[in-house]
Amino acid sequence: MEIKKTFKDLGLRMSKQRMAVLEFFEENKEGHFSLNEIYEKISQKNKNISFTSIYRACKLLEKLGLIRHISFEERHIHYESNLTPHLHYQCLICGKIIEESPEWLRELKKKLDIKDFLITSYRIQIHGICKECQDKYPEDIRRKLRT
Amino acid sequence: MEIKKTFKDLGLRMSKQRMAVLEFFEENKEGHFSLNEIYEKISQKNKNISFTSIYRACKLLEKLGLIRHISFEERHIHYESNLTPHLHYQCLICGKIIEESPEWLRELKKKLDIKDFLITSYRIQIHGICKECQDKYPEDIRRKLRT
DNA sequence: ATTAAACTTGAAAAAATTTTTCAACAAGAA
DNA sequence: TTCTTGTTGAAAAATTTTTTCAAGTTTAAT
Repeated sequence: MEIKKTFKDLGLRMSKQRMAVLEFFEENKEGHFSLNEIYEKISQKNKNISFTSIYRACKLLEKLGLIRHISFEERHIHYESNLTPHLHYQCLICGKIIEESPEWLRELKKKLDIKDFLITSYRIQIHGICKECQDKYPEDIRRKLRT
Repeated sequence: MEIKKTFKDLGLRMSKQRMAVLEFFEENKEGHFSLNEIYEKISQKNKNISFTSIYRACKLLEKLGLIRHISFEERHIHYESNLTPHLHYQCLICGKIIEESPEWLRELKKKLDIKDFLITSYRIQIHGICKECQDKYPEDIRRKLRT
């Protein structure tokens, strides 16, 4: 298992708390979760893990390039697995998120390469207005804008 | 001025506070700023504007597609002007940000288009490890990882 | 299996950031 | 100018993020 070697090389220890967070992202490759959501979901299975440990494990796993964080309209951080690059389209009005994984995304990584930088993850977020919100009457949009 | 028409159509008013924030981003097309930074910089010029107004103006301008928010290693939100698409490379270890604007970025927008979604902005963030941090001894990296 | 050294955890407090409230004010239309 | 309605500011509230430090674990060596 490659992760264990990385931990060892860096003098880090594989505690059961970190393991739980790693497993969580292995089981949840698709979604993106706030720290609280991760905490709650892990707590349902394994009671012996604190919010603080989740917080720290996520920060660590991000630095190791295993997960990445992302921020949507709600201002708190979400984390997601770093395995499947995809696009996030988010509507600025209603907040809805549409995910896409087009073919050309695979070629993009080569283009992103620059000298002297070791890429561990990348993400593309697109903002705009979804069909439903485009169709809304100005009054509805106006109300949303003020919130 | 097109923005004024948008405001009018939506029943929004062009207050001097909103104007100040708009001007701020016109004068600062390049950087990305936390709400506090925006507040402090605007306050230096124009004393009659509260943090709350900056907060609300930024949320509004983002929904109108004029600015966009972005979150780096520090977890609070930064805003940046929506005029010049560019890439952000951030080192996961030291936090340093490298910005690039390669030629091919212009063609990307067409590829991003999907049905029924009106794009107002997009951004690409790349994470990894910079040259300097790659060269560091494990001890230094280890220390950073624990922070 | 023990032990020592170093790393990690958990609970709580602290810090920082974001959001709401509501009375007073201001912009824009008539 | 006046009226209607949108906006502001200050403070409080809510939420989220981060630190602290004593106690507990992990790992490697004995």
